[in-house]
Amino acid sequence: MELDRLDRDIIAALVDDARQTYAEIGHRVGLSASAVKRRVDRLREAGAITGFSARVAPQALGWTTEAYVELFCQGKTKPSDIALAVAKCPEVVAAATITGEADALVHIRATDVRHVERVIERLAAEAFVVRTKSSIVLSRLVDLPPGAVPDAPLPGRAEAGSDPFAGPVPDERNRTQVVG
Amino acid sequence: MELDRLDRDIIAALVDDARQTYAEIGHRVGLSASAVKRRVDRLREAGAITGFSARVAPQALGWTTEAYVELFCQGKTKPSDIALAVAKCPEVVAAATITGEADALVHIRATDVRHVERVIERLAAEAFVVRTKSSIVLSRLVDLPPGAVPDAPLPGRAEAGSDPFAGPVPDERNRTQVVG
DNA sequence: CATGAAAATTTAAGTCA
DNA sequence: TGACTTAAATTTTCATG
Repeated sequence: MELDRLDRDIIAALVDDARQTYAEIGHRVGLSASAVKRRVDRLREAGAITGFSARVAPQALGWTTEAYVELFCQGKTKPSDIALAVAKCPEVVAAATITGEADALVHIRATDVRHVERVIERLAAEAFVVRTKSSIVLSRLVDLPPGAVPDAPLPGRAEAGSDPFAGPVPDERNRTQVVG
Repeated sequence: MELDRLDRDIIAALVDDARQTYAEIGHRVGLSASAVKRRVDRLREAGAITGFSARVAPQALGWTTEAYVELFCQGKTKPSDIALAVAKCPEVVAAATITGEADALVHIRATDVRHVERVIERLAAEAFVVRTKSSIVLSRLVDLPPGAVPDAPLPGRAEAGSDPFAGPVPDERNRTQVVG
């Protein structure tokens, strides 16, 4: 599906505040309310917008602690196995298979560190999990709603102006390590 | 602030679908539309609900690649320094200081791996960053909106029934490693 | 004190040119 | 796409247990 600037602006407006009226969004992007509604309907049908959610302060609900758990799995473990396992855990808010030493990274929310420990135990109890390595979050610095991007990326655009070198500067190259 | 079951049910309903009408939510939780609105207003004022967002499929916007970047910083680096640095990067969707070897974990979204590399370079260019270690996401298994929890946790509740041992079973203990 | 039912106002949804 | 029309929702006010 092809998204023009208007679509992107509408999405940005809705990510910012999903309860704005169509008229307000229209004023912001330069369209009538009916046109905005049509585009939103189309964006939903196309799957670009998947729904609308309340943003919640996890602390207010008692989820004061979060952690990232790396899973090291047996050689023949399938991503779908991991998906099934983590989906059973209500404390898991995000999970992905990744490159590097670990096979998967799991983001969990819990009430306290004791609770974190129980969740790790539960994950480690899966047959395919060889070991786990966890980091507890000390302070959350950034937490954007998925899709909240300041400006939509146009792959061709790059950062030609601010980033004149196509490749990394050799001297700086060895300061970073991409595992995988 | 004190949240009762009704508040928690209302929040769950709004996380599930923020565009439900107050009447629908009321039917779901057993309250009138006016009562629901009052509670929602109160929850927003109290900061439990921080806003409403459209859920977006990042792929639809061209963000097809994501990665996790660990930052290893100089000894006296303050969390606020890291926060300022990552906030400058529009590709950063989440960041936190963590326990373990790395000082911070940064979650980024990009258009492709080439773009990921440029972002890592930009992060690594910060004076306080000694080195970075990155993992690229192969497949996203779980991605819940913040606050989407099946049932609100009551710290006392625990999992006494399904988890009879207060402490970890020694035999399983060494299968997990909590760093920090 | 929070609730439910009323009213008045605004918004959404659908139809037309 | 924008303007118009109808239906529905939000918002406010008020009375009740």
